[in-house]
Amino acid sequence: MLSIRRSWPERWAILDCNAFYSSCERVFRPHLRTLPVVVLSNNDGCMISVSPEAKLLGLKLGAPVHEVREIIRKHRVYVFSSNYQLYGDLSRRVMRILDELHPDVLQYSIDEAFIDFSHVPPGDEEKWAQEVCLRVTRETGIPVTIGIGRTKTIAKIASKRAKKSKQKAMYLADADIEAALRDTPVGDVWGIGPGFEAKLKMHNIRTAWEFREHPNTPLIRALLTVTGERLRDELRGISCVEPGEMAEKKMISSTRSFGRRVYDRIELEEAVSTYVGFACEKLRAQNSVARGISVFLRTSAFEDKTTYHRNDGQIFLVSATNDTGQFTRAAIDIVRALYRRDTPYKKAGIFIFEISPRAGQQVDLFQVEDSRIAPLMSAMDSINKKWGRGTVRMASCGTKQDWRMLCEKRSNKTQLHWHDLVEVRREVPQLLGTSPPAQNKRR
DNA sequence: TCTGGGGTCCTAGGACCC
DNA sequence: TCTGGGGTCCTAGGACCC
Repeated sequence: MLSIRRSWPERWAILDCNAFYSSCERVFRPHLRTLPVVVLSNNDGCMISVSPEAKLLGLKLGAPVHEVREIIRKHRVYVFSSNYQLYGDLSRRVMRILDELHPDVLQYSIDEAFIDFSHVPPGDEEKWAQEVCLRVTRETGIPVTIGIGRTKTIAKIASKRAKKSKQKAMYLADADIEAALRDTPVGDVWGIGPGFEAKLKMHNIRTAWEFREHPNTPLIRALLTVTGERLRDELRGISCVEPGEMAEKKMISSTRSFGRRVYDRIELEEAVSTYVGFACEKLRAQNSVARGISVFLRTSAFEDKTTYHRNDGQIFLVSATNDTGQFTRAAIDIVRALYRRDTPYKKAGIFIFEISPRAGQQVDLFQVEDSRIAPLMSAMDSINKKWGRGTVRMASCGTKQDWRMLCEKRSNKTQLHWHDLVEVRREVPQLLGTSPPAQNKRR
């Protein structure tokens, strides 16, 4: 009898780095591997990464760090300011390994990627996933978890459950779905945030299973819009969430809180010019140009609501560009229009929008493009790439910049220099149970 | 005293046009 | 007292994600 070649069911895997930023800090300090570690947001405000050991002490992701100073002191939690250059470097390494292992990898965020697992022989899902985990951890020092399921939403649930039960990989096969979803609060479903969860609870929908089995489509649509309908389909095994392929950004922003109150207009201009520099660099990195820029200034959102002040303005350039100079001039004009004396500004930001590809750019008849700009910008970008962000910048960014945010506990490690690179060979014997290599070679 | 930053998508409602 | 209807486009705001 002829064997019929079956097409295997669609399956998605999500690889997730565990407590990514904390793990990155640990790569350079192996002795922290079993100790509580947290990483703070910009301005050392909130905890944006909490290691499992720190979670056990009651530290929660997103909570303001000043509320938990006592716990941190008492339990000697290691605290780091965020170091995005380091995290970006390690993220690229993780993604590179995935690309080598699998043909269809879609990076979803700095620490996550979806992998099309449809080609994996049925029954081998967890074995394959464990091998991926092992290789990533061995070569980067970052612990990772993989969840697999018929849809991306189910894979996400699998990954959450894997972490909970301290497994490296978990496949939620159709036969296991009901039990798993009954055990999953609806708010734990990817795409159901606190707002949606509250609405669902009002209608007695508490678990992922109750949500999946809910027959009243118009109700789901009324409560959660078309997004909710799609999520319910995903839980039913019907794929409808596209994990965006890291497409070109439609908007690029750069916003920061200041390290202190800022009253001075010139300082605001410096800050905003600096943010424009960051955003234009990103714009050029994705080979785009843009036409719109908006700027906002605001006071602290946590003080008396009656004194809270925010305003913003926008300008459209005559033609799309990625010239930091043009955007900076526009941004400064906006700051001058918005500025109010005696106002304790705490945060400012800029948005660049109406982004389009640089190739196929509309040329303006009346504006002769200065041919020196493009080489200047690319020289600036390569210098800053080599020597660090902001090494070369517009004069309007200022030199003192003492409005800048706080980051007192920034780890200085980056992977820009050979002597900072991680030694990973030492880990090999322990993981694989083989004899140690002859020498510890730096990667 | 101290409370992040950078994105995307969807919808309702207003403006405008014919 | 009565005062069109349908379509499109834009924007603000709300929701979510990491």
